[in-house]
Amino acid sequence: MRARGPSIEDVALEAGVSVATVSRALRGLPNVAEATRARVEEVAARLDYRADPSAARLATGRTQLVEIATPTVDGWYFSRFLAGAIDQLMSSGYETIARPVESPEEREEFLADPTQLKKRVDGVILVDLNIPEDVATQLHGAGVNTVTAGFSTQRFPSVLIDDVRVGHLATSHLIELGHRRIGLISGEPNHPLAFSVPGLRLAGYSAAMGEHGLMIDPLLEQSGRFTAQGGRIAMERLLALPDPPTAVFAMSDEMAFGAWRAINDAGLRWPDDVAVVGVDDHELAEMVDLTTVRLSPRALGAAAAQRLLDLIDGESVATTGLAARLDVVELVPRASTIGSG
Amino acid sequence: MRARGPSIEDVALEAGVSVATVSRALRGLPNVAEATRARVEEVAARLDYRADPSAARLATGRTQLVEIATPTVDGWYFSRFLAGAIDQLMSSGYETIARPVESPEEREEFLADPTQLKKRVDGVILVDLNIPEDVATQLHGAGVNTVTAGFSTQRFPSVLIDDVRVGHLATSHLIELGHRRIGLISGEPNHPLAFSVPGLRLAGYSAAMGEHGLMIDPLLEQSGRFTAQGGRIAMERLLALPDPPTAVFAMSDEMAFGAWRAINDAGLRWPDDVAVVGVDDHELAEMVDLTTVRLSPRALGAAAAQRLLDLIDGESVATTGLAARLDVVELVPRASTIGSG
DNA sequence: CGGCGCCATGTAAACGGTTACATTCGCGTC
DNA sequence: GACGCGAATGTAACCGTTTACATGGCGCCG
Repeated sequence: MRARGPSIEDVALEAGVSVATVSRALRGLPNVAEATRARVEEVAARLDYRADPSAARLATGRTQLVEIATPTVDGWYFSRFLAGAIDQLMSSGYETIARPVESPEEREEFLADPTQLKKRVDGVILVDLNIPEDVATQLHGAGVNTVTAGFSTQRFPSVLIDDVRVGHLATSHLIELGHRRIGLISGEPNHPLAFSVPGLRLAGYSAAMGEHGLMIDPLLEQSGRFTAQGGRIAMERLLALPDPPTAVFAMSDEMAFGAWRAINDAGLRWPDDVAVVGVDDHELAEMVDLTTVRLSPRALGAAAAQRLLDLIDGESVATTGLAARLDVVELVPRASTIGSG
Repeated sequence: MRARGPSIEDVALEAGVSVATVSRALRGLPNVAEATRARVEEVAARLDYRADPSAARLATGRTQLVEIATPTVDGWYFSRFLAGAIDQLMSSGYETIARPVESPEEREEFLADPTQLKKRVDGVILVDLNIPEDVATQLHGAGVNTVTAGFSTQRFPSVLIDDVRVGHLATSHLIELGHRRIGLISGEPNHPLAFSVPGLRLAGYSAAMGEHGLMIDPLLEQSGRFTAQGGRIAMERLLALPDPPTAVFAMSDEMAFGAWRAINDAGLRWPDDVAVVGVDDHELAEMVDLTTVRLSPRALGAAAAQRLLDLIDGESVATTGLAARLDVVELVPRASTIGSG
């Protein structure tokens, strides 16, 4: 291997001061004469000196590292959440460790050791992991700075999308257009990670239906597993019903794409034969003129990151409030429901 | 804050041995009596002791951290690359820092300080960043373990998709179907990061055309900026040509979706009016029956990670070879070129 | 039976910073 | 002119590991 770079001592020697002064000067601490600071900075620059982060970490106990755990790293939603969070964290000088947690086992493994976690990173963002309250208590007890996204606990700040509103928005849009028999393409009913999104959107759907005195036919709910292929199959089932729906609320755009395909295969067209509304505002939604409820996972990620930064800076939860419900959902009407006219 | 956890000294005291023995026992080093090891492990478990990674890093100079720099973190391709790489790295006990590098400025900033980089992480994977050779030399000089993906340098191992073959595969497929006038929806001609993918795929296209004695009409190349919207506009332009192509090679599926939209808007259909082949095998390609050249960014990411691990373990580049061209590209014929029969 | 070597363990010096506390110096005040 | 105080700097302990080197004990070989 190669020789290590210059140490703080080299700088101190060269600048004719003590290491303490170098440390103070370079970090912008007060009580350093301007002349001294300038000289130290000059020397540091000349020697191309940088503080070794590992040493700084050991001394201060802060890592400048944050870990973000998401069910996957390459999903449409999660990758955008990550992007937003990383942006925010980087601008505050933190690096981000991406940590996929795909199964309950991985989740246990990840959370099994809060003490270690606390030593590894300055904070953690848990996205759609729905941890039980007692695990949250453990984390809290170990002093791990934590923010949750997509679900909430009683101990940590959280950022949430108002998923009930998502369901309500989509459904009442369809109702207002005159639809009475509205199908539902939902998520895995018993997903291993049991994330709460499907349930909440379903609640919004039910509420909207109830408000208009419409009955909910359990036959009209089909799981699409949040994939295009799943959405396609779900739609095929709905269309095969003796009394098929005239409109469908798909809980994600990807599933709505599958629905689109099934509708086409059946020789039908939207919105006339079946109207469809999705969720996300996927880049490709516009290509098929899919009405959708736009989410902003990037904004959510950025908000989660900001709350974590506040937490790390010692902002008490009391001042920031526990759960922040972001008002970023918005209906984007397109031809899949309102026709092209 | 809370009290720190137990230190190695606490364990040593409790187990009645020295810290050195504890360290050796817990890390599975040789020359520790089995009885001693067992006792130390028991005590460590009882006290819930874990070595502080920061301290270990300082002492060993290894961080168990890898950084992956990609143009974005939420693109279809890059997020999957990341997922594959993270998987691989995790199974070897490394954590992964995700680092978006969206502009040349950010690239400079990221690479400006190889010394610091070397201290921060054990290795780096650069994806589609096309760094100049002299920067590579600097990195190499600083001793930063580096693997490049999607481009190559003279100093570091790289993993590559055979993008010439991608272009060739797509184009000759179209030629074999009888097409003679083949359009091209390519990437940004002068992308700020100047990544090499478009050029290589273009080369494959040109080669295939040449092999069959077909002329290349520069009017038939339009940039689609690798977005659906861009692909749509590009296709509109192609269709507006006095002598429009009978087939189009789009360099990504997302652009092909846009092309699909433009074709529909023009009242045409694929494959009869215009055949289209894309690249990626996006999840949604199947939904529109898009013929495509399947890539496996996950596999590429995993391969890159493995090469980096080899590098970190001191495997010499000589034994592994410099550039690995992964043979993962594969034509997936669907109805957008071959009809439904 | 003495010496040699090897195995298990201990001692203590790194690793490269941060920071509590001590020290020095200059200056204004009474 | 002595005193006190604050600003600038230095000294050295500390953060929690790893690891080179020293030590001691025991078995084996000649």
